[in-house]
Amino acid sequence: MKSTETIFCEKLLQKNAYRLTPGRIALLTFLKQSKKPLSVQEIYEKIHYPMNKVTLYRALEDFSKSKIITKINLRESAAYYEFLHTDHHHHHIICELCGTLEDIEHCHQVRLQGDALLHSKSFTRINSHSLEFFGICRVCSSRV
Amino acid sequence: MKSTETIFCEKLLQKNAYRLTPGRIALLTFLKQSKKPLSVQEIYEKIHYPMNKVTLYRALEDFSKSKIITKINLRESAAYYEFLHTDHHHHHIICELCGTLEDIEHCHQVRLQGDALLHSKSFTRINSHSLEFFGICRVCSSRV
DNA sequence: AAACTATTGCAACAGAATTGCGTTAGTGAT
DNA sequence: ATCACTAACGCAATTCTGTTGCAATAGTTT
Repeated sequence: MKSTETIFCEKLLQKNAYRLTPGRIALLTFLKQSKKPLSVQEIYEKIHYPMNKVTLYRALEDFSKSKIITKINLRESAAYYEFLHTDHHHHHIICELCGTLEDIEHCHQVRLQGDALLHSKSFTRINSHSLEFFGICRVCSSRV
Repeated sequence: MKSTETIFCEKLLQKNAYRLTPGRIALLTFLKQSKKPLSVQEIYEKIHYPMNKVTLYRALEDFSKSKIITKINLRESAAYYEFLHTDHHHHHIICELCGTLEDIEHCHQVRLQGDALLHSKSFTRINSHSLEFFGICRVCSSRV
């Protein structure tokens, strides 16, 4: 029995001209349901449908290019991936001690990018931005 | 004959309890003079004083920890390093087509971080942030 | 000049990501 | 259904980025 999530992801794949393979359906559904960005290693270990790592890398790259998901840099050695909920642009705050990650909603995206473009000399367009905050979470700060 | 830049960098090294080795002096001077962030590979190829890559990595890590320089993520596989001019916090805008990079001055750092902290549920402190914009530069947009 | 130890270079290693290539399996047309 | 086309796959090998152990070298302080 297919979940609503899965059906949604299948449609999304089709809309982007991808084939409905078990792996890609499972991957996208998995990413969509995740509450936080995941590394390839984490996906590889936790996804129910077993996937080869090369396949995983290729699918993730494809999805990123189609802007179904996004790749983020968390000052870590590996990249993280996150499903792109269309109505839900946000940033991240990461604890420098324990790595806890929280979403920061409430991004003045238009203003932020507009401002930057205004101050730029040689750019005509801004398509996206990434903004990450680094600090100390409550748990860690009470452990000092 | 020593340049003013070099003397400045020597003092900076001493202030941070580093030894004045030819490599570290050359590295810091080189980074200070660069107009843009550099990858380890770029430094390795362009620096006049020849340095072993391991030595380079170790020095860069040391300097980052001392906050003499900073490490940035540009959605590339490799990290970039930039001299930290104390009075000059800024962001970057990168062209998605040709890779051209420009600094974006004028960061409302206090407001940006204050705002984020306000919207966070489980963080007590923000120490830093990174903000990069991605778009299309004038040259590339006229080439379409 | 001696002692202390930060810094260096070599070699080996580790982890992340990519590439080539032959095979498998969705998909759209017949 | 069946066929043809090619996206997607899995394996092996490779590249790229960065790290670690260790012995040798060279700043620095006394």
